[in-house]
Amino acid sequence: MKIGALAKLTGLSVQTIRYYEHEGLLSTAPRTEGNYRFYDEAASHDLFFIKQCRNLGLTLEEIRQLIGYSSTPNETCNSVNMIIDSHIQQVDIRLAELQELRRQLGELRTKCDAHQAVKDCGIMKELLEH
Amino acid sequence: MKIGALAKLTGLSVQTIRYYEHEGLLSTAPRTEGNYRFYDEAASHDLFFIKQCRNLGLTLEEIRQLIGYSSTPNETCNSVNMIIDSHIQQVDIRLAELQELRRQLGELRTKCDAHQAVKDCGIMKELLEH
DNA sequence: TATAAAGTCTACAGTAACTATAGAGTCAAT
DNA sequence: ATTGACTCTATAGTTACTGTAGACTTTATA
Repeated sequence: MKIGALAKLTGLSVQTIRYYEHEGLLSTAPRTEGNYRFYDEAASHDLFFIKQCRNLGLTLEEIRQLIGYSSTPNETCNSVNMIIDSHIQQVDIRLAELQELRRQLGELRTKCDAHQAVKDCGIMKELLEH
Repeated sequence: MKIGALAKLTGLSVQTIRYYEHEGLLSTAPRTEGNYRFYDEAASHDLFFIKQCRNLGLTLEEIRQLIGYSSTPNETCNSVNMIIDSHIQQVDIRLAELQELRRQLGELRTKCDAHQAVKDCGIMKELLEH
């Protein structure tokens, strides 16, 4: 199939597929006479894998590594587990940051009810302090 | 004071201060004979305001708007409140996304204990499915 | 068969908010 | 006079794409 069909099949955009090839996540597709990329089913499996990983928030670099490991199927999967563990850690850190942020924003929000002049706005006053 | 001193005072980097000026968040500083930017205390207040907002996760565009409102101190502060409200909404959305992500990652993590070969790794298997 | 429309190609610019670098100029101290 | 620290501008790089321009190929229609 051509790139447009593959895009429709996987739910990715044509540009994104080309981008993944350019970044080495997807192996370079063979070309037709007219220089169009031509794909088989394996390509769609690869793309679904990448998409799955992206949905979990993995970076392209982490995905590149996972793909690397999958090419040595008899090695131990320690590295795979480590990637997931460190990714979970990052998510936890980000979650904690966001929760603290949310708390501060909620507190800030109580400082004004939007019926003031800007110069009397409790939110602006709070932001101008330090 | 010169830009290095201002940087130390505010805890921002020299480049960041120049960047904020370039982006119109900080008014253009007067220059010395030798073409060095020269700042007074007001500049540091402005930077602390920006820093405070950045710490709350506001974008530079949102901060630009807040600065705009502060120049019309007698208008109502509705817009200020709206910026904060919509920012809070975005944070809540992101939080929900991250929590769902965390749940999925936790579940994925249970599929392997890192003592397998890559080809038997429950995590890899899970990622390869769709 | 001619032409129009749709699909594809490469290469490059833009996004957010900086950070890093190169190469040149300024200033203070030795 | 020279060293070192500081500053200047301009430009590239970061992440993971998205959008665009201009040219080429293929498919569908008249």
